[in-house]
Amino acid sequence: MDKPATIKDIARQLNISISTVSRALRNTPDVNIETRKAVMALAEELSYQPNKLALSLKQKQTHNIGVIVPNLDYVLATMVRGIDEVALEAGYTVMVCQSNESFGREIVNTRRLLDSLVDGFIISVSSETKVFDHFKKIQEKKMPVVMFDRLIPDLQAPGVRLDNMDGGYQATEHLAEQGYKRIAILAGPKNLGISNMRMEGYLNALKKYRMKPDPDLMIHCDFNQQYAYIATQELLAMKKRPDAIFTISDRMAIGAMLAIKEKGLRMPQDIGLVGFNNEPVVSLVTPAISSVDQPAFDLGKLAAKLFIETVHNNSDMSMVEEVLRPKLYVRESSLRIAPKNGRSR
Amino acid sequence: MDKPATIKDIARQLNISISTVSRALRNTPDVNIETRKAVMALAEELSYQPNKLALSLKQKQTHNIGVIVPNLDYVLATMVRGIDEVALEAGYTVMVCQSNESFGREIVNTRRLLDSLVDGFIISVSSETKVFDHFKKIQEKKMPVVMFDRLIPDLQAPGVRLDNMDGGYQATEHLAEQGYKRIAILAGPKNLGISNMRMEGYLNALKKYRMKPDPDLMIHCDFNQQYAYIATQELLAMKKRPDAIFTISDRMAIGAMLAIKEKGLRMPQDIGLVGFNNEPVVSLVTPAISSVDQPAFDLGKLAAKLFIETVHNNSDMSMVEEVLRPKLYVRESSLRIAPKNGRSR
DNA sequence: TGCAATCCCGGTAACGTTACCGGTAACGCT
DNA sequence: AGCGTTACCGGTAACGTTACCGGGATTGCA
Repeated sequence: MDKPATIKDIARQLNISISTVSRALRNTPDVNIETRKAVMALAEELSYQPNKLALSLKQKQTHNIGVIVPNLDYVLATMVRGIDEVALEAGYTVMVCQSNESFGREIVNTRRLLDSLVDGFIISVSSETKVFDHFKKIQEKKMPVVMFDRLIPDLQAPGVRLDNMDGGYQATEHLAEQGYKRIAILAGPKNLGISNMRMEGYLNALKKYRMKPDPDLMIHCDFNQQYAYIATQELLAMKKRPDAIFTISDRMAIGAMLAIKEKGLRMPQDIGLVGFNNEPVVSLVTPAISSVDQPAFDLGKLAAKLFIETVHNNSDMSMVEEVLRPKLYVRESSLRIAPKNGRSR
Repeated sequence: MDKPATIKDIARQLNISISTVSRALRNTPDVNIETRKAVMALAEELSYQPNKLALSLKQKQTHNIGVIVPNLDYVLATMVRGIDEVALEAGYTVMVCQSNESFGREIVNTRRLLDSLVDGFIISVSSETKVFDHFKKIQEKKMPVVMFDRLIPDLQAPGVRLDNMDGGYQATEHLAEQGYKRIAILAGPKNLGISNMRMEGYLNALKKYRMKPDPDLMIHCDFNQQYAYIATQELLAMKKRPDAIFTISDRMAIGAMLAIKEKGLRMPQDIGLVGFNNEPVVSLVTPAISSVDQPAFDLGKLAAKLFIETVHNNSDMSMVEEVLRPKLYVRESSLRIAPKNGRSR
């Protein structure tokens, strides 16, 4: 009653061999129906639970997935929920590790999980990470890796991402259509792919609307509210200040909003603002901030599905790159002209 | 080069026994300095990583902690970060599972992790859970369990929690001191301990300020924004409507705020509002909402420390209950009288 | 020189499980 | 009677690791 029961215990009590017990429990054909019943009954009675460790050791797979994320903010937590959903269904358990946007922490976490704890990884890279040796090490061990949200071009692995370029395009196009003439962008660190893609969309939209990109209006700053606040202050202090700002994240949009309010400028009249992620907060502030929504939950699910597929088919899916479409939600912060059809939520 | 190296490989290449290799790798005294060096060198060269599975199987512990949370909102994600911090330091890896506030999901997750995947649990229970058999099963296996945030009185296990009564008291006292006379409370489901404690603090404060509790002003509703919105609408439709509302969470405070604004009432003049959790959002909305802050990160760290202690000392800490103090942050939504000393942030 | 202590090492069992091989009995068929 | 087939079961090795026991060789001391 103290130690958990094993197949040995069952075998001993039933006076049969452990091999037979093992077979009986696994529904292999070569076992008498009576003995099987007896085994099953006793297993139930002893509340036998197969030892996952022994199993994993034997067949060299753990049925665990290592998920590494830079943090657990709204968007990523939602994605993780999506991953969890699919993984559980497929018989996998996920191990979530936060790198806290720290390169060192990311390496430690990876090493940890690599120690025969997981069968593979689903990864969203930290913004600090510029070298990917620790991820390549995973692939050397022939472990499947799926990237999500923030992809790594250098890494030969499948990935799921948002069409960030389209998102940047939608946001900027909307601002242009609303009559804004000097549209600034608050982007993230230069090594961050998602940031660069969104900026590319921004540039494309400018081109389409025949606006000349102005380097002074394209700011790179850290991915948080505080830096966006400062950057916005500087933008607004220019002699030819921008009349609209597109920020690469909602956190940054909030920072920008605070700076704008402090300066006494009104949205959307004096200045337009569009964020990215569509976190719940943006519809609660005044004025409500327009934002590009990403299907985070679905993105997580897709990543997990891709992982499962890679494991099952054991095929090379390294060239697969699923792209999901974002959708702009227009709110007061950028709406100067009455919309053709109603939206927001 | 394909399969990961084992101590067998090292032993074979060095023409010594696996026992010696094992000893050398583990710094046990009984091994020649030369052989040790050789072993270490070869281990390095083959990039040998000890197989955690085999180790766990052998010594019957995994050095994993199962963390079960109802969701990953701001507060819980912060707590998990705290747990992670301490656990990593102590050589443990955490497995986070979300129950999505679902009883069934909680059971599934627990069973999963129970299958010899973890050494014990750090748990915050789902709001749906009313029966705790699945947690008692853990204890039957002699596994350590630490509860955090939402405790279970029925369970003989150590826990870390907020002084929710004090939090409720602080919030209500503040409203009373601001001159509000009819203070309502939006509480959570009746089976949720943290909600009841906060309400008790509310009642204590009322008593202290000689205000009679009015059942019509004490609403139980589900833990989210939508229900709080509806409940607030009903409150405001009363003939003798409340002039202040204390909500048990910030989500609910947001819901209440929307209903208040819609009704055309002003905060803090017409009605006062205080939330709970001090999520970033409350300082961003207009007016900024007063809220009771909880030291979520510290609370998580403390929970993990308690866990580690339980494992190491192997002593019965089931009666330990650490209580952390909350702190009210006063903002515009409830500030009618100039404060004696500056605060907010 | 003899004996014990010390240093270092190897063999084996065990953790719980499954894969593989082999074996026994019963049966049916020619 | 002899043979092959089927149905069922047991023994053993193996996954990678450590704990334990039992050595042999070398050293120290009397």
